[in-house]
Amino acid sequence: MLSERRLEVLRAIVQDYVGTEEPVGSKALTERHRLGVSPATVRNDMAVLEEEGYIAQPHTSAGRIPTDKGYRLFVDKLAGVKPLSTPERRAIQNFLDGAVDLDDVVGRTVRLLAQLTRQVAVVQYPSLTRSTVRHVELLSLAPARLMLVLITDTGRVEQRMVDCPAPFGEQSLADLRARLNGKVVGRRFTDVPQLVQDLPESFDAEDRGTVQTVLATFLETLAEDTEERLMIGGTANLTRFGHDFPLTIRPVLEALEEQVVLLKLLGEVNESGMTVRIGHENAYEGLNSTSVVSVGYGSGGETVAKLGVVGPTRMDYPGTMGAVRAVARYVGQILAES
Amino acid sequence: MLSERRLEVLRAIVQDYVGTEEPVGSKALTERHRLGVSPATVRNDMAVLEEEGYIAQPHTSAGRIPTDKGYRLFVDKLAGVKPLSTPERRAIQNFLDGAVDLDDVVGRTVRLLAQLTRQVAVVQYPSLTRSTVRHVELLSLAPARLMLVLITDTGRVEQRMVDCPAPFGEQSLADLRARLNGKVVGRRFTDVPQLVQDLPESFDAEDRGTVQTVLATFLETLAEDTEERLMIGGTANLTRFGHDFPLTIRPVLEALEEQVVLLKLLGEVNESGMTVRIGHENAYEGLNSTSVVSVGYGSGGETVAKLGVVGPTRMDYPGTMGAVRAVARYVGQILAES
DNA sequence: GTCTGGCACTCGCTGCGGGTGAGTGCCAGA
DNA sequence: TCTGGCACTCACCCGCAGCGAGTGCCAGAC
Repeated sequence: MLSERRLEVLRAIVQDYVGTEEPVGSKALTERHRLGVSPATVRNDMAVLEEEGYIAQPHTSAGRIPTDKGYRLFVDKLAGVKPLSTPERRAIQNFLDGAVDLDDVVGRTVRLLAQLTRQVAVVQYPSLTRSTVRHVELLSLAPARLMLVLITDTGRVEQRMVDCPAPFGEQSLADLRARLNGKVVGRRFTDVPQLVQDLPESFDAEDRGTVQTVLATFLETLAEDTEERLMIGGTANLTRFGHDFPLTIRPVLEALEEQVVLLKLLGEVNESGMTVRIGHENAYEGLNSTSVVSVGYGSGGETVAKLGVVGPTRMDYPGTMGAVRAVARYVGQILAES
Repeated sequence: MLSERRLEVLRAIVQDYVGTEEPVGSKALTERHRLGVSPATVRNDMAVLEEEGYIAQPHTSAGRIPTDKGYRLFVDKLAGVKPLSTPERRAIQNFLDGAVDLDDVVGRTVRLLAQLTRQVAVVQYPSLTRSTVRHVELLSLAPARLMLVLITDTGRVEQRMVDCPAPFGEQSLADLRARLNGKVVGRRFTDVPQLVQDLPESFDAEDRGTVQTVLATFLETLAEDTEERLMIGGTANLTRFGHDFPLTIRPVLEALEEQVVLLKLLGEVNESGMTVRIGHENAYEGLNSTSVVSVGYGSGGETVAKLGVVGPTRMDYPGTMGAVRAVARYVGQILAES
């Protein structure tokens, strides 16, 4: 176990390095922080910290920089979450309150988060798995062609074409629409399959095939669309990354275009509380020199989706975590209201 | 007017510079191209080309690089559009044929274009102005709350909430739905306003307010949604930009996040044929060191939206133009089929 | 007139060498 | 256990010379 002062030294190193982007030496440390000891002592502490793997030197005679392990300790033990200032909070709320629909909420959130943290922001659309059905609409486009529109309580709308095995009358269509809605409106996606199970039986033989086709498409939409969508923003902030540019930034840009990677990234987030993945803790190789701060959001205690930011491991963790948490909270509120 | 050979020299310079990214000198030129003249002659030609502003030297004793004006001449007079190879065409078609809905078409297009050109791709969603109404659906969510769903012939679906001034019965709703659809289905957006003008008059006084509110929202949706959406991809290709990285790339990333800027960019595209904007020809300052190749696409001779790529001015114009044109053509086909 | 070969010149790039300074490790003493 | 001192390392910053690709100009050939 590291002594109190050594932890303090680590904290100072992290803070200075995050601020200056340059390896920090013992002398500079004692000058900028009131550690109450001499540079020589700090040097000894640094030697220990290096031995334990919390810091490293780029070259033999240079200052130290924190390792992933060092940041981990910093985040876990040394840093709190820095709450936002009141004006900042107010600004968030005002900005998000202006949103007109779900796309707009997500779009505003992503811009807000990117701006506050000066990093790349990733926001997941509210997941459908926890959602309930608000309405299902069926339209006849041609005698044997229907359009199915699903509307969820989170304001999302999904549509699918359905090619029917046989022509389907207006009357049957209205009938199916009414019965289907009667069964599923207000119910959770996960409960829907068993609720509609015996619906085809109550139709005439000639329509039964079509009803089954429609139901199949409907269930497929529910299932497929659990595949969540994302919005990202603030990629211009990647330019603040570091000196050795193209090499670091390229895999990050590639990762950001791979929705699958990002979803997996967010998917690993704890249900409760914030998750910080530092450097090599990220499963995806391209993100090995980045940290990801993410958190779930939702209304009324339930997590409906996640959001977060991606930035260099050398980031202001307390500030970033504060911004991420605050934004998640307000987005949850907005969703609850609408 | 420049002599034939001088044009040939310019073409050679552009081709070499695009290939090597390095200023090209007279000797290297004569070695790589069969110009039939000596380096000294080429030097004289280069002096003239420089005088006229088609090429420039970065330093006094270095090779020449094309200027924006030089690229312009190259594109206008010297370069054709390089058609894609048959396997490439087949690959495009196969890839796009797998799309299941509009989002998927646009998503695949953007990825395809980015991959083919190795540049940043921008694809605009099919515009609503040229679209026709396929169906309008009205749902009752609460006694005085409706949801309006608009479905277009391009497969787009838009929804809006409508808060009614007074409760609206199921019968009236069905009535409105039927009459509204009767009037607008198959019609162009631009024609809709006058078609529904006198609709409220045919309703009872008590419902008239609601009908007017619904129509207002409907027209608003048509108008607002002409505001087009975009999808971009291939941003990782920005890393191939050049040596002086962060400075060049940052404004480009910023521009790419500004939908407004991009829309304006594409908006300037000629109705017919391909547009190439080189360097400073781009109105937006951040894109001064990029070129934009864009073209409209659509089905049956009508342009419903635009797509293009953004890359360094030093790009392979014939190849890029070929890819952009080919992709636009196939997307048009896909849209026409569905 | 036009093209060519020759020649002197420019100037960015590379590599070498020394000086500087921040930073380190170690050690003896408080 | 902390501190001050000391020798050492090594990245970084010049300044300098040599190299070479490239240029402009000019006299002569076709």
